[in-house]
Amino acid sequence: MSCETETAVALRDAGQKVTPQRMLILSVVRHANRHITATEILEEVRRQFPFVDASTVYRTLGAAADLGMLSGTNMGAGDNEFEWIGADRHHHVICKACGDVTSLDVTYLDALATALHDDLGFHADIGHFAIFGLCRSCQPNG
Amino acid sequence: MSCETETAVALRDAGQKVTPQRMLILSVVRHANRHITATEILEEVRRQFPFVDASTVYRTLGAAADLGMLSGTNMGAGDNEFEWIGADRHHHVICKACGDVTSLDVTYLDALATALHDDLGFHADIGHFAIFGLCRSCQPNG
DNA sequence: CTAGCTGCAAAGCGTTTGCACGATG
DNA sequence: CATCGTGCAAACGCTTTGCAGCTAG
Repeated sequence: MSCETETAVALRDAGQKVTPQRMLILSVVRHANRHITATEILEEVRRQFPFVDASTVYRTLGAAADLGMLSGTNMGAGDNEFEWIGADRHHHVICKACGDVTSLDVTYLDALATALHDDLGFHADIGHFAIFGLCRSCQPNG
Repeated sequence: MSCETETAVALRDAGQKVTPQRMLILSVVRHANRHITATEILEEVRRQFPFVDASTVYRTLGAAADLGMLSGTNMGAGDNEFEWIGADRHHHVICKACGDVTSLDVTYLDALATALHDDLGFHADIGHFAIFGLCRSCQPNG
């Protein structure tokens, strides 16, 4: 089953209609393989179909997030960021000085999630996390 | 030395002027003892001095953040959130279903910070963190 | 007195909403 | 054929900026 078919089926199963716009929007997020802002999605979508409206993108992203097909975060910038759910979950370590982004394996946060669950009964939604700080090269002393 | 004097001195030291507006704005953040949004700050400030402008609040918050007097985050809502630096650092656990916010001791993330430092040489800026998920009461099965 | 902070007003940006048309199922 | 998604346009909320006047140092 191709990516596109999977997406279509997921929409159908959720009782939503499959439209070219939605397929395109979701395809962009899916194949970005990284966090991508709503604005970036809009630009990419318009590169292929210039008539697609921003409201359609936002509505589709919202709907897909509700369905759990993708997740939205806010990494500190103005825009909301979205990412396809599936495959390898990971986190991001972002240097505030040079802007370098490093991927971080989920295992780093597994212990935290477990502790939260055991202590508070809280089910942490650790789909992806953004951790800010200073990378090795940007630290004052080394 | 009172809170206000400390704040005034910090401003002076940074070569900035001490104005009633700034003192009030910073006082609001300081005594909130929690994350507080720019909009909340504006409302609180205006409760005392209705003529204070939003731009003054934003400019002051930006300047104070640059000075390291307070820190800004984005917890996922639209507004930026600010918090006085000092006192007890903590994190927030936020239920996506009921919106309940629980404070979390820093120790929960100490291990993570240590691992990041040892493995990547990355100095994580874990001033305060927002973790989203489902609280005990809002989970499907219990 | 001079630098820079303030209020005002307007613009900017991302996002949301109302509406009538058009496509999907 | 009925529903729901779409484009359009306008509105919205938060934030930023230009400007003239005022205030702190």
